[in-house]
Amino acid sequence: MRDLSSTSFGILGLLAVRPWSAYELSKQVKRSLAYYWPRAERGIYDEPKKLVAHGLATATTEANGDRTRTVYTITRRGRAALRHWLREPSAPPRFESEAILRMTFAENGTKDDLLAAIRSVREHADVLRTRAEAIIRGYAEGRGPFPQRVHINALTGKFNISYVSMLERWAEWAEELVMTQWTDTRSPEGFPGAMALFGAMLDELTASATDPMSDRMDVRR
Amino acid sequence: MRDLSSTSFGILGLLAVRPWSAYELSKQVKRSLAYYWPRAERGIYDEPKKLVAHGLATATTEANGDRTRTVYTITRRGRAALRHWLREPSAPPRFESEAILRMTFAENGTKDDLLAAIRSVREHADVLRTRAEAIIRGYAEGRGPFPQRVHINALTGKFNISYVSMLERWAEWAEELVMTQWTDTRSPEGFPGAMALFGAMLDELTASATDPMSDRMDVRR
DNA sequence: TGCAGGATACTGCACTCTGCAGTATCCTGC
DNA sequence: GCAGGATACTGCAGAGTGCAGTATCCTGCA
Repeated sequence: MRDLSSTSFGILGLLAVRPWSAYELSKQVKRSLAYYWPRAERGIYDEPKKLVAHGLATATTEANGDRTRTVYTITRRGRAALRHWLREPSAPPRFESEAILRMTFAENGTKDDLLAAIRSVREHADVLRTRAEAIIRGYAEGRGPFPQRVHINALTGKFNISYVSMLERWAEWAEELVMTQWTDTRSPEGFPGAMALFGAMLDELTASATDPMSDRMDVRR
Repeated sequence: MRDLSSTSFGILGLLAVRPWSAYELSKQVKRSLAYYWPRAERGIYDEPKKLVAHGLATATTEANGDRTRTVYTITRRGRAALRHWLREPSAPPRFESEAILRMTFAENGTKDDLLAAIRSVREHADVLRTRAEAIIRGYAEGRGPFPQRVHINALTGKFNISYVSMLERWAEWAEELVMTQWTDTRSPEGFPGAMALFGAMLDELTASATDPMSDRMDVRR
């Protein structure tokens, strides 16, 4: 049982919603879980097999002409294992961005290199926003798949928007700042406003820590 | 040269700032890069060796009693390779959170399981906030290490705050919502406000897309 | 009727990275 | 004199990725 990963339980969670084939699972992971649990298609194909080996799912092979497809269904033991997993503590969140890594070493490159890195963050966020918007629009108009899960999707949907908006806002801010105020990447003289910014950030940090209202997340912004 | 990863170039970027030992590098990665390029200590020890093998760094072994430490220094070829890497396109950002994955399958568990997952996100964000605050305070008060990099650190520092604040705000919002409005995890009847939330999210999305001012990132707030 | 192109349905392989355990020395304070 | 934390690493099993490769099925169009 110890060779089941969080990814395995993610797949098990999808199987708790309905039966899926591995191909469908890989698409569904990309469509919905990818915002906070991104996994390559390749890995998804191995997971249901592990679940079957542990008795948490069963596989049924359907003939479709010369081609077969294997559909996986959760078992009673699978539901129990999922319930148990939900009680366990979670590893901390993790974010990675090659573009921001490159930005960190911008002093070794040109202003254009830096702007390209910042823009790539925004472009990626825009793609995610478009996808999220389509799904949220569907639910808002009552056309969402899995209407029985709408209460949970409201929480994850809100997270997805928060995440994407954060990336967009930061990237817009950084792009404009670099475009209008930076003359040189090499030294702080190329951007004289830097120290003032640290002061403002500190104010921001202490303000949100002491004044709870400034930090509230409204439904509308 | 193709067996150098982005992590290798991240280490090379640090070596462009000053020489470090592998131990120091692993601490520095945790202290500063971890917000957007988290890597296990284990891996950091292998990277400078690869850089030396490619002629991008040199190693000097210092005796310190019975124990030796190896200090790595960037070479001219190393600086050229870093410059070249900065011009390359970046992989998209990536976020993962086991807690939010668990939240996605909350229908299979209790309200307490769900609240624990949401709280763990906030607790992690609080730890990150405290660390970021110390570093930002240092720079704001002119005590930061690497004052020659203050202009770049303003950009990364602002990102770190945005990221941490996003996690905190979302987690606070979700925690309060679940605590005060959810009665049951199993079905949408346990949270009647779900559909209204989707409507609000859609408004939010279209508002920020059409009204550029609502999306600006102020220095304060 | 034929054929292109996209969707479906996977597998093999090399490689990166992680987490854990293990080894050992140095230094500071009590 | 000794505990405990910091310094300084290495080995290994396993998770996950990215790419290439192999096929079949289905739809639209010429």
